[in-house]
Order: sequence, then structure tokens, then C-alpha cells
Amino acid sequence: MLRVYNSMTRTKEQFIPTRPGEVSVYSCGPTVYDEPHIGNWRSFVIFDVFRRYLKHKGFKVTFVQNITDIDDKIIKRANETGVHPTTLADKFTAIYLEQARLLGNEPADVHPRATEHVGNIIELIQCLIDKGFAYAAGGDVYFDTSRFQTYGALSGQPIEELEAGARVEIGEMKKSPLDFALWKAKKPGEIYWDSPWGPGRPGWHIECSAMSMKYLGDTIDIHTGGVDLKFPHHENERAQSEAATGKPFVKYWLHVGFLQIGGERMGKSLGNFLTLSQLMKKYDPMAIRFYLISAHYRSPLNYSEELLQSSAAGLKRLQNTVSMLSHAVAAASPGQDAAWEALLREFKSRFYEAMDDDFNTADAIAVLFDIARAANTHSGEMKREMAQETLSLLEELGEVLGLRFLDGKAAAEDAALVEGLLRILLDLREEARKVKDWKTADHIRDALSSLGITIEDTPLGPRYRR
RNA sequence: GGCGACGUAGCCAAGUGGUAAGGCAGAGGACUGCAAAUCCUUUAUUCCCCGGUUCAAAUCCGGGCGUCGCCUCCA
Repeated sequence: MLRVYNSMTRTKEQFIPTRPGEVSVYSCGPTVYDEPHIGNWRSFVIFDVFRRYLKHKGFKVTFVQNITDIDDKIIKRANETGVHPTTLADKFTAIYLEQARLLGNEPADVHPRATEHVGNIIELIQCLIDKGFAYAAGGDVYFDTSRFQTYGALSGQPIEELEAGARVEIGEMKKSPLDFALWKAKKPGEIYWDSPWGPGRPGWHIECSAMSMKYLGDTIDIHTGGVDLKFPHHENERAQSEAATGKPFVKYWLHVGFLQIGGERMGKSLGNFLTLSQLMKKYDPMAIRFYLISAHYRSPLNYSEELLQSSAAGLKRLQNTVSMLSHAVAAASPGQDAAWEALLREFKSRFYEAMDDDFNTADAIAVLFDIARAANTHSGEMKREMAQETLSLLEELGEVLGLRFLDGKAAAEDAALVEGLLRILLDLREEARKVKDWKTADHIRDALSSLGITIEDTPLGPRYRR
């Protein structure tokens, strides 16, 4: 029984999708004006874990993540660098998708782009105007927040408080500071689309409303984003969607906490950010993923080099166990163990209990380490089927979190060749060891070591790992 | 000013009424030809502080201190 923390009600609730067995998820994706930093990646990885777990629970999940490919920042960056906004957006969209893949995120079922849905957006804006929730002013169109009764409910803010903090840009023609742009009139030299209100482009918030409606319908089960999106972005989305359809927009709002560095939020504007490309020079993307899910998603997560190293070491420990088990599957004698199977079932249910509790990845990871410890303890008497079942369980649970414990880099063919060659060397070394020819034995080991291959002498015979 | 999150060992981090998970780092031991990996033991009588409720609190209530965030583009 999955329970999730709903930001709207500020309580953990039992998760019951609108349609039994099916879950619709909308995740706010990147604005593609630059490479995401690892704070952004924290959210994107967590969204992927949500989705993976829902799938493993047996739900048919439809996962939509937008790509914001037109907005102020893109226009600004395009002007600065002298490239067309579309070229810039395409470049960083490709980088986003590639890095997501490296981190082990599955592609969304749909990655809709704002510029490909301008027609849907215009329709939605027109609908809001027709219903009296929006008004055109000087080529812009604004949402009239005073017409939407429960504005502020998601952020838990009284209207007066929000008003006090609101700001009006010069040149804006809002009736109230809280009103926000649905359509922005074209400025000289800017990219534009034609609309009933003149040439211009969509505001940021409206694209999510239009695209979630198109792909997931009027009411979606889960909407995710970073906590910073709660206000104003999600508040505004909610107002637009519910004003247009008269139906609830989202059943469960899930918000991911910040990645902090040096005691403050990692952010582009603060200049204290690190990108995935920077970290990948030193760390495996899997280690980075492991680090990003090492704390509960709603807690702040600290970044430091030391923490990343700590995560990398922890993942290595799990990988060593998987390596040991693979070896046992190949080399150990056949055999089952009822007590061991019972233990595995217990681990499995503990893992799922942790994930059922609002996706408690930190607790779930602890179970992985418990499995590793138990398997390592019994590595001496590990029988083939025991090893196989343990391996399968670790792979299954790793799959839920998007973690791979085996190095997937080497192609299958290469792997077979390397395996054969190493077998020969290991055999030679064993012969040398039998006659206590340590010089030869150590030479082989050292030479392989310099190629990054470690030999280990185990009760089941020698094995190697990279 | 309004709203919210957080404060658990050297570092990170679970745990929301029943007597402190897990990881990293450190120390000691075992295993080993030497290693590597692994295992065992060890590191918080105590969970920011002070009161209160309770047979029982890290967990609930009140007060205080500290850190971070949102209220403006932002995962």
C-alpha cells in the first residue's frame, strides 16, 4: 500500500489513482537554455524513481515530461551567443536526453515541447478568456487571479500575503500584481507566433496546463517538480487548468527538496552549481545517481566531494557482492537453501515497505546493503541456485531504483573475448602458484592490475573484476 | 512580515510513542604466500536546548536557539 506526501494537503495519503491500475504522471522538465546542474538532476532522477516504482507496483504508468524550449532565458541566451533560439533549444534538448540516459533515467512516454503545442496553448487561452478568467491587454494576455476562488491554496498563502510580495515588471498591464502572463506580446527582434491577440509567445505556466491536458486529460494523478516550482508555477498551472475545465487538476502534488552546496541552495543564479559533465570526469554516472537518491527526496541533500566519494564507495561494495554472486553462479555447486530463500523474501518485503512509505529510497538502500552483508557472510557456502536467486533479487531491486550493479560498458563480444583471455592467464597463474612460483604469479597479477583488472583468490578459485 | 522544511555518531542518513537502521571514514582482530575482497568487534546510555504529557518520547505538546528555502526566473 503506497503512501505519498501530498504538498496540497501537507499530509501523507494513501495513493489511489483516479482510474484503477493506471497512473498519469506529469513532471516539469528542463528549460533547455543550458546544461542542467546536478541540483536539477536530483529532481529528474527522483521523478524517474517514482515512475519506476509505480510500474513495479503493477500500475500502467503514463509519464509525460515537458521540454520548455521557448522562454525568456532561451531568448536571452540566444541573443548573447548569436544563435537562433531553436538551434539553442535543440542543442540542449539533445544534451538533456543524453545525460538522462547516462544517469539511468528512462525516456518519458512523451517529451512534449512547448513550441510544438502553440496551437493547443492558444486554444486554452481563448477558453480562459471566453470563461472570463483571462483578459487581453496591450498584446499580452493575463490570467485574472481574482476570479479564481482558491488561488494560493497550494502554496498555503493568503492572497494578501502573496500580493504584498508580488512585483510588476515595467511595461506590464496587469490588473493585479498577482495576475500572470498567459501570452506575451512580441518584442522587436523576438521569435513569435501569430495569435488572436497579435504576434507573441506563450507564457511559461500555460504550456504545462495545455500539454498535460492534451496527453493526460483534465485530471492527472501525480504532478511533480522541485519545491521552488510550488509557487508560482504550480499554483498558476492549477488555476489555469481548473478554471478551464472546472475539474480538479492534480490528485497528488509531489515536490522534491533542494540540493545544497556550502549550506545554500545550488542554483544557476548563485553560480554555485556543478554539471553532470563536470562530475563525470571523476565519477561514474551510476555513483552520481546513487548519491542523488541516498537521502529521502523531500529532505535537503548536501553536496560535497566527500559525499560523492562516500556514495561511490558504497556502490562499489554492492558491485563487489554482485560480482561475487555472478562468480558463484558460474563456479559453485548446485544447491538450494530454504532458510536463505526465506531471508531473501524478508529482504524483499522490507525493501518494498520502505518504498511504499513515500518512496523512502534511503531506507530501501539500507536493505540492499543488508542483502550484500548477508550474501558476503555466506559467500563461502554459496550454492549456485542460492547465488542466482540473490543475484536476481539484487537486480530486481536495483532496477526499481534505476541502479545497475554490473559494468555495462564492455560490449558483449568484447566481454567474451576478454573472459577467454583472462581465463588463460588465470590458469597459468594457478599453475605457477601450485609450484610456488610466486614471481610468475605476481607478475601476472601485477600486469593485469596495471590494466585495471584485479585478481582475487577465493575458495572457489580465482576470479577477476575491473 | 507571511508560509514551509530541517537540526540524530568524525561525515552522510533512516527511524514519528516501546527503549537508536544503513553507508562512508577510523581502530582492533580473522582469513591470505603477500594482497585484494570479505567477515567479526568497536565508534551516539542518546537523538539542538528547556519545560510538559505518558508506565514509556528522538518520536506528542509548549517555549527557545540555529540552519536552509519559498513569497521574483529557478528542479
